[in-house]
Amino acid sequence: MPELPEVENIRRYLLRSRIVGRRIVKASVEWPRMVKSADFEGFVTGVIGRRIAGVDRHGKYLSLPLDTGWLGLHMGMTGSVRVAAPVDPPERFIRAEFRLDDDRRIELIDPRKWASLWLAGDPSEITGGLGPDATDPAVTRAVFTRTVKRRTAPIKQVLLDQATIAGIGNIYADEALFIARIDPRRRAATISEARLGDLYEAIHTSLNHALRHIEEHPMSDGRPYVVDAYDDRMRLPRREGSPCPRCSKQLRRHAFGNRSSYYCPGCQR
DNA sequence: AGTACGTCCTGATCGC
DNA sequence: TGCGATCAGGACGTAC
Repeated sequence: MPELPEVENIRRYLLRSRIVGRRIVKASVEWPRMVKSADFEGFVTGVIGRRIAGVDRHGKYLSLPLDTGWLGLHMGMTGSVRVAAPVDPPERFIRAEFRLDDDRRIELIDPRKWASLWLAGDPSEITGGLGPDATDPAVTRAVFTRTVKRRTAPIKQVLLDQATIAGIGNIYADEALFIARIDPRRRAATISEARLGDLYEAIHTSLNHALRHIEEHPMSDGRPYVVDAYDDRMRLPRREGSPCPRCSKQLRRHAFGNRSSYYCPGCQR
């Protein structure tokens, strides 16, 4: 579910909700496995009493600097966040909850229980393994091209590799490859610099389009709407056999391990 | 290092 | 309509 644009909108939602400056007075985690940092007890007791000092994002990860330490959040496949007022009834699938000193609650909602939580002494414990964020201005077209050119794996795999560039997931990888007319199975190193330049632009096009779309279509309570892959803002239908919106050939599905890629065999080369 | 696969979970959708 | 199979936007661990 949440890739870079979705997580960035969660970040903006948390800032709008004015959680910065609030203190966590109570914490509960229904599913202990979600806590990835050292010990579970240490997580729960460690976040209590901490004041939230900010909301940062790197790739698909949120890091909340606290007065001491950092609270890390990752949404997994189906995670989302809500800042609930005292009168708001609890949602279904709340897996963790942080009560604030103004009686609101930050709820981590995740049907599939794949979200992750950290309490870290240093942010590198949360995001240390990641490459630069896909929207980092330091990732210029030249840097992108040079980085990708070194890789022999299929380009789709390289885009999904968070240690190379962070924030691109399955949907936006497929979208960008479609826009740039590149076959997801193509080995990265065999793609010309010019076409990698097109891909760089396509990544920014699809991420920026999504960022704006999500911001302009909030849910009624102000949360970022969880856009689904079949939303009409997507250029590429995620269905095998659907006509390509550009050349009307039938789209194909290709499985890389356990992830599906959809692409057009006619205009993606 | 790269690649391939299984694993963690639950819900929605598909095909018969 | 019912029911089992398959699929789902993520990431990590293990084995080759």
